[in-house]
Amino acid sequence: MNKPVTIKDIAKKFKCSPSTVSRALNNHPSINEDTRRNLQEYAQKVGYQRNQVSLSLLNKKSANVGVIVPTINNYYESAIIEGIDAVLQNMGYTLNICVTNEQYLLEAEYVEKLLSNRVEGIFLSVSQETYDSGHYEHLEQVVKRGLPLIYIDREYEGFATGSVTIDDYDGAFAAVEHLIQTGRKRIAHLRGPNGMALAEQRFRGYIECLKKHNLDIDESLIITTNFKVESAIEPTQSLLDLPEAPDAIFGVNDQVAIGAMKVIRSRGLKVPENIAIAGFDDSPISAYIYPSLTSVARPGRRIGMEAARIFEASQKDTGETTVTTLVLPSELIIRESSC
Amino acid sequence: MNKPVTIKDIAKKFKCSPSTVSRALNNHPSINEDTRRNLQEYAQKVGYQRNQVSLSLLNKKSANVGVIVPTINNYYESAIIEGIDAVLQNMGYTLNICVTNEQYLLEAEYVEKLLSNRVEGIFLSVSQETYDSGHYEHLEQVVKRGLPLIYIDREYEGFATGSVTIDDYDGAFAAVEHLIQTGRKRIAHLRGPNGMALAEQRFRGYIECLKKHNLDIDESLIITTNFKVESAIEPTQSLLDLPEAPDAIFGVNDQVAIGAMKVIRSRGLKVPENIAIAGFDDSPISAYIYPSLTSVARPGRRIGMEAARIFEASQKDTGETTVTTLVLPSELIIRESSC
DNA sequence: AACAGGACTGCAAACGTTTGAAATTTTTAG
DNA sequence: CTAAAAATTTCAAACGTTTGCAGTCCTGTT
Repeated sequence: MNKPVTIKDIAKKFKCSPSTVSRALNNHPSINEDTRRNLQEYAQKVGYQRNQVSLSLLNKKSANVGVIVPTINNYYESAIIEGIDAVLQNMGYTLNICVTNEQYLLEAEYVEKLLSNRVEGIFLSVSQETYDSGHYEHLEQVVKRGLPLIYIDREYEGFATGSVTIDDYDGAFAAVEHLIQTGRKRIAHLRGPNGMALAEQRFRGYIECLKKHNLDIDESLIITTNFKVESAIEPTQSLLDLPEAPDAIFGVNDQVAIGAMKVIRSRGLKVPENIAIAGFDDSPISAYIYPSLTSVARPGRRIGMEAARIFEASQKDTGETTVTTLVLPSELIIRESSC
Repeated sequence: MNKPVTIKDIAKKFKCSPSTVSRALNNHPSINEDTRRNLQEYAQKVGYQRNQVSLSLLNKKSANVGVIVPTINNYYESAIIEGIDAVLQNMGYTLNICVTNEQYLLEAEYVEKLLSNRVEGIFLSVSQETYDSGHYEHLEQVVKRGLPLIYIDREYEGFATGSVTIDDYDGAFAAVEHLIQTGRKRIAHLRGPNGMALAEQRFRGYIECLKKHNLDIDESLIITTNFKVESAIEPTQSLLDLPEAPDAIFGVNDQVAIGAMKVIRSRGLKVPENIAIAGFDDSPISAYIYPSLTSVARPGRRIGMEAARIFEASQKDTGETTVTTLVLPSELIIRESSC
């Protein structure tokens, strides 16, 4: 209920002008020592708090940045956010978080809202539906405003000030190559949804690695899942029912790999003796399940930090618009499930 | 670089006053049909975007709420945030996320910043250091401003408009009772840091349950950890080295329980045959590790949603300041590690 | 005594929008 | 054709802060 104290209130109390109060509180040199002390003490006493909103209006700077992600309740995404925060927090920026749930409409709405809030930059992980829809006008707007638009993890080739991703292709390639090097010959892939960039790249990594090692590509060993544990159950069962079952499974992520592992073990088969497993994400789970899961690690926190640094840089060099594209290496973490 | 188009710009172009433009864009009834259509079309064409900052200044409403949490990169916390977002997003609010890393100083700073940003409410999970320091002036400020302050998960008895927590005592009690009912008699507790509310309550639940069932409280079976997997390693080893080892271990959270499980298995002992294990959090891990982990589930998403609803309610009834305190039930999920 | 200079303070405009009241234009009725 | 009514538009203030410029007052110098 208490209206916040304003500079004007203080000025009235002291029978001086708002300018004087403002300068006093900002330690402007041309203010009398006594005046300044008195005003500062009084402001302190009544709990004066500078109104950032009016300042934002005046300076056309809000000290806010937008972060738009498909989901937040997930180790990898939240690590990215934490990384962004770690860098930007001591530069005084506040993070405006928007969760799209993979919906294009929400993504577009959020961009509007953030622009309307006059954020100074937008970090975006493109939602699946946006890829599907092919609509990118909302992103074009951001760039037209001259605002930094930085893709985190899920990028789009256009409108960017920068992007920080990892090489999904490489990561998948490494995982599959590892399975081959440990002697597996019939390697199945529980892949992600069609059309999704990340899923396609991992799929490509899988395919190319098989080709490189002159292994047959058997369509019956490639089944689509939706990243969730349950979506791996049925596919894995059909894999095991094949006349010639696979001797290894590469899951598009850890959840799927874990789902596969569950089915395998429930059939009395052993991991990795009968079938080796590898996943993707190195989620905290993977080190602790039994057998522990070989997985490709994605440096979420670092992605966030690097993205924030690109933003930081974009604030400095006014003028040039350089596009910084960073592809961070993924790292294959070898554990029990593939040895 | 492109300066955003303002209402004034449009007014100049159309040789009319800003008022007219404003009303046209807001579909004010007293605007001529043609004028309105023309203005709206033009605004659309040049990509006019209402400046929310100036509106905030005018209305003293920012459509922002602050969310202050100790950490975000964690299943439970991010579920809470997701819950808040789910409710507030279609009311048009933007979440300003602040991560304190359990530091009192950051927490206080963030409160200042959010107040300065004129958020309309603050959701807070109190940081550990703040409990330790005993400083709550920053929270007092929030309430003095007449802003809703809603505790999520970690509360403090004071200054609140509301709080949504779970009953840690109850959850711990239920877990320990379950262990007792399955025949265990020497139940160890890997507890959390001293002084931390959540840790203390779980500890109390453990103690009281033992008392209720007339079991001895053996100080040597109670060891402090810091929630991390590694912090459970050494304590578990010393538990196993006791002349009379425990037949069950209740971990303050899943991480600790998993750490304990690792040590036990590495010694060739079996879970749950030799030693039963129970954790707390029902993190996504717990269902998938082997053996799967008995754990107390905390409804993170629901906490967030309920908190958001309390905020929503506080916006409606102007006047009365009722304090809504909600304690959500935790739920014991029984899995293999304790059967 | 006059004046330069320094020390301090106030004025007014600006940021972009909304809104009650006043002013203008158009329409209607007599 | 005029006056009143209706329709439409403009004025001006407000939100809280900063800042270049102008103003005031005092001190010291010649």
